[in-house]
Amino acid sequence: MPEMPEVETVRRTLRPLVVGKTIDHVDVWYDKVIAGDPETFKQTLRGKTFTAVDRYGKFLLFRLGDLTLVSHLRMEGKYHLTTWEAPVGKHEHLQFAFTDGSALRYQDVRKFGRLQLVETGTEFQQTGLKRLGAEAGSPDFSLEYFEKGLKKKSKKIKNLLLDQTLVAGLGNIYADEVLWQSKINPLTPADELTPAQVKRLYEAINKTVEEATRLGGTTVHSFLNAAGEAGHYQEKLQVYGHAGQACPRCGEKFVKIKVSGRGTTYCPFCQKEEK
DNA sequence: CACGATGTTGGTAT
DNA sequence: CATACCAACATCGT
Repeated sequence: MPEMPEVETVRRTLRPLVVGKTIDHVDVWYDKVIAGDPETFKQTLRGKTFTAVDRYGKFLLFRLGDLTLVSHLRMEGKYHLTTWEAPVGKHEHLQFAFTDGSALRYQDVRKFGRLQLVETGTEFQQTGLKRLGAEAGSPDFSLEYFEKGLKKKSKKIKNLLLDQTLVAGLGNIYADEVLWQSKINPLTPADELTPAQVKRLYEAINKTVEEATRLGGTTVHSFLNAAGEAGHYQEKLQVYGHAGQACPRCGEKFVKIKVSGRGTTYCPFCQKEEK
């Protein structure tokens, strides 16, 4: 489940593998991974060279000069470098075959991930990128911005953290972690958080994203970076995946509930409703 | 064997 | 507009 620290880790490991490489051709083995017409996608990319790999929130942005390839890994999308002729695995859906004989492949067990080709400069209008809020840990994500945004929303804080509109980058794992760290009940309406809670949550978000990125992300199911390596933040998780175990802070047992359909683990003692 | 849970975004409904 | 809900999928556990 690549959240922002995982996607950033992918970006860092991917960049040296693809920047400077020229596409000879693209093979698509599962059309639906392409948003738009797969034939156009293949034709347009022929002869193009990867110039950079950027990221915003959980979106990867492969730059090819005037073109930008927007890629979202969703649940289980992965990239790795191989060769044109390597046997095509069951879950490999596409490859960029480079002129030097190597190939970048996209693999996705769940087939939820998507790739979309857009003109560079339009990516923040045309794709899911346009609704994204400030990135966790970025200069745009100031305490003031966060406070003001929370005041305008009545939805449950857990849902708001997940919907990417106020703060981009958190998924289900980090959302549960930061709410536990800041002692906030996941069901609390965003506009009812106290100033002290807001400050704790803000600091927890920045600290967690920074540390998780530094440790190469979290591998709980299957996350691997573009070099095939697992992350290490799973060793730091205090809440996610710990339902039924004792809260390290107070000893109460963590419980797991559904919040708008999403599994949510929290401590019923430390994270009581209201302040 | 059938069914529910998993998790992210986007489309649709209210 | 804001919020809620479900679909898109494959795999695993009950």
